[in-house]
This record gives sequence, C-alpha cells and structure tokens, in this order.
Amino acid sequence: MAEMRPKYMRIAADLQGQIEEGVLAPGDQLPPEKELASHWDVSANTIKKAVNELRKGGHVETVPQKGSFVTKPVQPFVITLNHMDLGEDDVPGRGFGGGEGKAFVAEAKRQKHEAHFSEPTVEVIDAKEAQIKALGIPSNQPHPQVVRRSQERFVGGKPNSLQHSYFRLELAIKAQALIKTVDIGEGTVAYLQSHGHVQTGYEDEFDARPPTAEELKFFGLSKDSLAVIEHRRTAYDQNGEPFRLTVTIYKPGTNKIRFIAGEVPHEVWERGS
Amino acid sequence: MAEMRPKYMRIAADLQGQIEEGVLAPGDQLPPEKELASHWDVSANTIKKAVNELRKGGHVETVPQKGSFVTKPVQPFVITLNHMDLGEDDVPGRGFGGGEGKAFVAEAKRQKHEAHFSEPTVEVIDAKEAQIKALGIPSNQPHPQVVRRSQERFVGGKPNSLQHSYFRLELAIKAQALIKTVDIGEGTVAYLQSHGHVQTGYEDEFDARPPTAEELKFFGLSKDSLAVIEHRRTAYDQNGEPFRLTVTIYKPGTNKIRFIAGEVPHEVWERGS
DNA sequence: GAGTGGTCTAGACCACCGG
DNA sequence: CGGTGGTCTAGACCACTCG
Repeated sequence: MAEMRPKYMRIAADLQGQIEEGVLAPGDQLPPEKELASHWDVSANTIKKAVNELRKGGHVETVPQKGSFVTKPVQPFVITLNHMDLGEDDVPGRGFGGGEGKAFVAEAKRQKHEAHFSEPTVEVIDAKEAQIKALGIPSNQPHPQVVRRSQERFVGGKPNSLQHSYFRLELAIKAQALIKTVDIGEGTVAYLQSHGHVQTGYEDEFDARPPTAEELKFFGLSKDSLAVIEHRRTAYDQNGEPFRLTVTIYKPGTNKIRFIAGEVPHEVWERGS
Repeated sequence: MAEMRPKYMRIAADLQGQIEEGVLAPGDQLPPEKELASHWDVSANTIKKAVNELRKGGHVETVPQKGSFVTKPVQPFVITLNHMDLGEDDVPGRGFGGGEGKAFVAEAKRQKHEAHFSEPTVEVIDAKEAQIKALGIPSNQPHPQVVRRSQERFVGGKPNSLQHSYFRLELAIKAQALIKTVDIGEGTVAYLQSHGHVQTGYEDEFDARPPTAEELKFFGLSKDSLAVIEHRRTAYDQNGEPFRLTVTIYKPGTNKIRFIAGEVPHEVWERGS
C-alpha cells in the first residue's frame, strides 16, 4: 500500500478532513503542535509543514504564540469594481468602485455588514517607480515626491483591506483636503471634481503576491499565509491625465472581487445583499 | 547591533540583493543549497527557508532535482479583460476578453509575443457546486453533469495559463462543436451566437490561491511557489441566462491582468504592444 | 554515479502570550 | 509562570536528473 505521498501532505489532508466533517469546528483551536506530533508520531517540523499547507489553503489561521484556529466561514463582502461612477448611471446598489471612507461603509451596510475605517494617515513620500509611471510624473523631475493617503478598513469588526491613494504633490497643494488626516466625506472623486479633475475613466490591474510584514500585522496573520490580492486603479481626468493611483490590498476569501460588463440579471447585481 | 531578524530572512535579503545588483544574473542557477549553507555557516534547512522566501516573491524558480534559477524578467503579456465584445465597439487591439484559441494567439501577436495553445481536452464531468451555481443548473437535477473544455496556453514557448470552460450538457448537445477536441476557430462567443445564445453580459470574479498539483506541473514549478490568480467569467445570453463559465489560471508576474472603464488615453490601450 | 532538492528526525533555545 | 508557535541544528535517507 505504502502511500507514497509525503507524511506532511497526508497529515494536512487528515486535518482538512476533520475540519470538513466538523470534528474541528470553525473557530476551534487546533491541538498544540507537540500534541499533533505525538499523535501521528512524527517530528515537530513535519507537523509544522502540515499546518502550513492548511494555512496556505486558508483553512486555518495561525496566531504566533497563541495557536492555530479553524477559519470561520464568512459571508464574503462583495466588491464590485466597475461601479457606474463615470456618469449618469449612478444607481444605488451598483457597486461602490472601491471608494474611500463613507462609500465603503454604505456599501457594506447594503450588504448587511457592519463596517468602519480608520482616519486616513497622510504622508509625503519619495515616489517609487511604479507611482511615478502611473501618475505620469515627468522623468526630468529630480526627487519626485507624492502624497499618500492610507486607510485601514474593517468589516464585521475584522480587518478587511488596506487602501493607499497616491497623488502628485501639485495636486495636493491645489486640493488641500488631500493632505488633511480626515476622511473626505463626499469622496475623493467628487472632491477632486470640484477642483477641476473629472474622473472620466480608469485602468484597473490585478496581482497576487505574498503579504508584506505590515500587511501580515494588519490582517493578524503569521508567515506562510495566503497571498493577498493587490488591486491598482489609475484614474484619468477629462484631459486624459492620470491624477490618482489607488492601491487596495485584500485578503482572499473574505472578499469577492468582481467586475460586471453589459447586461446581467438583477440577481447578479444584488448578490451579497 | 545583533540584527534580530531571523537568519533565513537575512540570507533571503542578501540573495535578493545579489540578484538586484546583477551578481546573480537572470537565468543563472543559484549555488547548490549545501554550498549556500556552508557559505553562511548555517544548516541546510535554514537555506531552504531562505530560498523559499525568494520563491514566494517570484525572484527565483526552483526545479526539483535540478536547481534554483534566477527568474528572467519578462515583458508581461497584457490581458485586457473587458474587451468591447458586447456589440459594435469591437475595435482591434482593444483586448481579447480572455477568448479561446485563435483570439489568444492574435492578441499575443499584436503584443509581439509568440503564442500557441494545445488542442482542447473535453470531458463530461460531475458538476461541482461552484459550476452548478454559476451555470444556474436547477437543484432538483439528481446527478448534474457539465462539459469541460480545457486548453493549455503558451506565450514565448513557455506555459502561460490554463483555461477551463464549462457548459451545461444540454447546450453541448445542441452545439456539438463544444464536445469536439478541436479548437473553435471562430471563437465560442461567435459559435454559440449562431446557436441562439448571444453574449450580452458577463460577471468576472478574481481570486488568489495556492496552485494545485496539476497547475504546478503545468507551470513547471516546485511547491511553495507564488499563488496563482484565478479569473472566473460567467457569461449571460440575451435571456439573462448564464450559459458559459470560463475559469482561467494565471501565474502572476508573466501576465498583467487589467480592466478598463470609461475614457483613457490611447497609450493606455496600446501598452504592451 | 554524481549532484540536486525534498523529506524527516530528535533534539534545542527563544519570544511572546496569557493567567 | 507554563504554554504556544518560530527558529535552528546536524545529521540522515530518498527520488529524480543528467551526463
């Protein structure tokens, strides 16, 4: 018989089976690694590799020095990225375009989730290559700097996503609310429109990557967890100039990120409500 | 002084520095793990953890029993998902909507990439929950089955993405090309339109998850590599019925997945050309 | 057959958490 | 304080690839 799969894979599969059958219920703490090791009569490192597999699959979350816990299934928060926010089709309930602050809370409420967000932190930082390119900053500028507004967003009391918006320095001088550490209630789109930049289009990009240390801390996870999803939106104004770069980091599983095109049934829009 | 970061993190950072400075050039093989271990005077496991970090960051790719190699930077293949494929706006060069076969090769060519794809493999399989839901199969149906068409896609001779399309069994009986193991030259959208299903809209969803064993094999990677990006498109016809589910698996880094809304400058559309 | 990474052991010490 | 997971060692054997 032999079972040529590595031990740690077998143990991971065993544990996953126990989770699926409810022997280990959502929220339960796994037995300590030492106990698991003696149960299967393997060394501690082998158990670590097994638990690692479960972590990568999103079945458990490990908090260092406390324990590993079976992930609670959550009603995912549906994030519809192509809100009809470019003109007349601004129908309530048709997505919120990943907007700042209040738009986020309103959309969560519609989906019967409680949500809140931190006050933004604002910094002027040296621009990185990606930000220079996205914002179309001329390359002859010696030490390009940008304004970064960051917010932490929570759904159901738990960390949901991190959002960073980048603006050219000149823009923040014209539109000073950008450098205040206060949420822009009307939304940045409306606010910047009143300062001469109408958002007429945007380009969205998606990537998956391992979380940074900061992100791990925010999401409360240990190393070797899931990858995060990075969504970058470059917004263009009526002159075809990029004027905002918004980067949002999501933990997979708790969010459902989608885009809708053309005609789809009403129920599809309403999903998640 | 002390440097309290774990050794494996320091070593990973060292190696990454060597890659960035060109000491280790793209395509180069890393020294064998044993050699690295003696160089830093640490045990083999510590080196493994260090190399692991690089793998997760996409800086090296490891082929078991051969070695670890510095990732070659690639001109990413730009995949614009909201091709104007819903009507009159079908402008060449404006994305290919993740289409099957020939559309994929044509888009690659426009971006000056060589591309090819495998003949599709076609199977009738027991439908999984996600497929039943997406295709709107009635829940009173006892043993729901679906047709799955799968293609492997290559760019520049290297594995690029895996695409699986799912259809209801009844549809494949009406539209028999779906169950032939031959690429549908005109594209499934056009083909199914001539069989009474006009694609009038779609819903796209994104996720990140660890690769399955099959995907690891296809991409030629070892375990503990990057997460993959999963893109699911549910297509709706003129009656608001879902009639196709297409799931595409991308390796991050080699592809740039994007969505465009509203008016953006021409250069944006042309990026990647 | 030599070289590679993958798995595994049986220990050890540490840092952080909670009561 | 005891309990937890995180790091680390110094070995071992295996499976696979390639010349």
